[in-house]
Amino acid sequence: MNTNLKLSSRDHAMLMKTPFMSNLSSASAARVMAAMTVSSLPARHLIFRDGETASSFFCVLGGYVRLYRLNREGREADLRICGPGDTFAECLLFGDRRYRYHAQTAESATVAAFDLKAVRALAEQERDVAAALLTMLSQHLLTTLDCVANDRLHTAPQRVANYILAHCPVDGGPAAVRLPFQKSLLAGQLGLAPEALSRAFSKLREIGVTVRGRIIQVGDVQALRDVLRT
Amino acid sequence: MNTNLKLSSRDHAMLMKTPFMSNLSSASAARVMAAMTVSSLPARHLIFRDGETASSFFCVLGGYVRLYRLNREGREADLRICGPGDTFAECLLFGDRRYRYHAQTAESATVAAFDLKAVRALAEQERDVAAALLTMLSQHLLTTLDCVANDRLHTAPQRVANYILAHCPVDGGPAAVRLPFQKSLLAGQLGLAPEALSRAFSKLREIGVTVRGRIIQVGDVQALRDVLRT
DNA sequence: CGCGAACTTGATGAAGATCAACGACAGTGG
DNA sequence: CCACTGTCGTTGATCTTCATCAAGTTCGCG
Repeated sequence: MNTNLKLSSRDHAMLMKTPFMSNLSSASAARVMAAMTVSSLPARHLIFRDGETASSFFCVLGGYVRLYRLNREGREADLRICGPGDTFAECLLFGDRRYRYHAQTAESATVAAFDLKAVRALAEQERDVAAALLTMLSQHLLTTLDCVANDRLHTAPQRVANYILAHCPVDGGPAAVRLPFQKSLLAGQLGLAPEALSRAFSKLREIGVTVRGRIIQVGDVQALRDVLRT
Repeated sequence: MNTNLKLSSRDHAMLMKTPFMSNLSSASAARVMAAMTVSSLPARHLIFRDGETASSFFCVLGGYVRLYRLNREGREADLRICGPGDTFAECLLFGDRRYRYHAQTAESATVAAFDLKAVRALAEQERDVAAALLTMLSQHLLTTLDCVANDRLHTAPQRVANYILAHCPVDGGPAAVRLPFQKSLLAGQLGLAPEALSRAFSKLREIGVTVRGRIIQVGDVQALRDVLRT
């Protein structure tokens, strides 16, 4: 682990684009950053464990972080994949004192850690900090509800179609999406085993979706949308 | 629908026990209540629809409300069952302007509706309102994450065991739990079809769980806990 | 007592997890 | 430049779990 007090300009730019930081006044932003450290972590690095006492919440500046929980048998289930700009464990600012899942870098990643106590104190003082947190938590809650709904009402090909559509720039006709990470990560994010994701892609081939490596080519976006109606 | 400007003392007491209201100063509480109306709704009453423009968020004072989303084919999936004290659609205070799911009373229910704009304005002024909302959203987010984890890691009997344990006063030995609502509602909350819930209960009978009506008798709570290890 | 809704039980099918084998590919070291 | 190796992804076979459909049965209530 490599902790820098001095941010790279790239990391600094990413930090400022974060939903959390971008809505703060410059004064508040400075105070938040004083309670923050940035780390460069190798791939597969465990950031914290389920049940550990929490001291920080986090924001991803680069790379991807996997949040997951374990079965008693040791089977893992992903709860969320966090990419650049995403915040995690922020629900611990108010309420619980323990992490509720494991967090591990998927690939090498850059992560900002914010001291919980300091930011909590700041949120109680500064309206804009509280407002930024409220917006973030609301957004996060909606995303998580979408996840539950997706799990409960969609089949594997539908979940994949959903994902592609959400990451597709175009409304109709042909399009292409580049996966930002390995397929096994995507499988976890969608609540599927890697094999199931693979089979879902094969099924979508019938309606003009071709996959080579991380590139997904879609012949007709409207056809994908129709998959959700089946 | 029956809207009262005057609260029954029973409803008033419940309102004050709400996680949202109970953390407010009396001044803030009064201002929040000025932006609130309370309704008594019959069973199966649709409170709002998925996609409707949102004007209020809600707090259940009595009875149960079901939040669910529809498939394109019309199949329903429950996202959450809200009981007395639970708040819903509060994530719309910041961010989206549209409801993201349907809300329907399960049985006859009493529900408080808070004007979104008014409470948003209040949250920007009053620290204690913002703090109460932050606590509520954090808690709600954790619960929803638990739901995802439960869906992804546990089988039907394990989900039921989990539910019983969470509602069981005792740590070991025999215990009893009374379901606060119909089994079909519990099935939805656990992401199961009613038949699957029924079968899960039969399977738990092997380890000393007996069900009669809404009463669940547990022979040995520790045995239930062991189900989660299987 | 009788009616309807809720619940249970059985039979069947679909979806996806798991296990195993194989192919593609990148990086490594000769 | 080429085998060697390990990771990732695909494909096939099988098994588990659960949804669905179809009867029954029980329960609550007028």
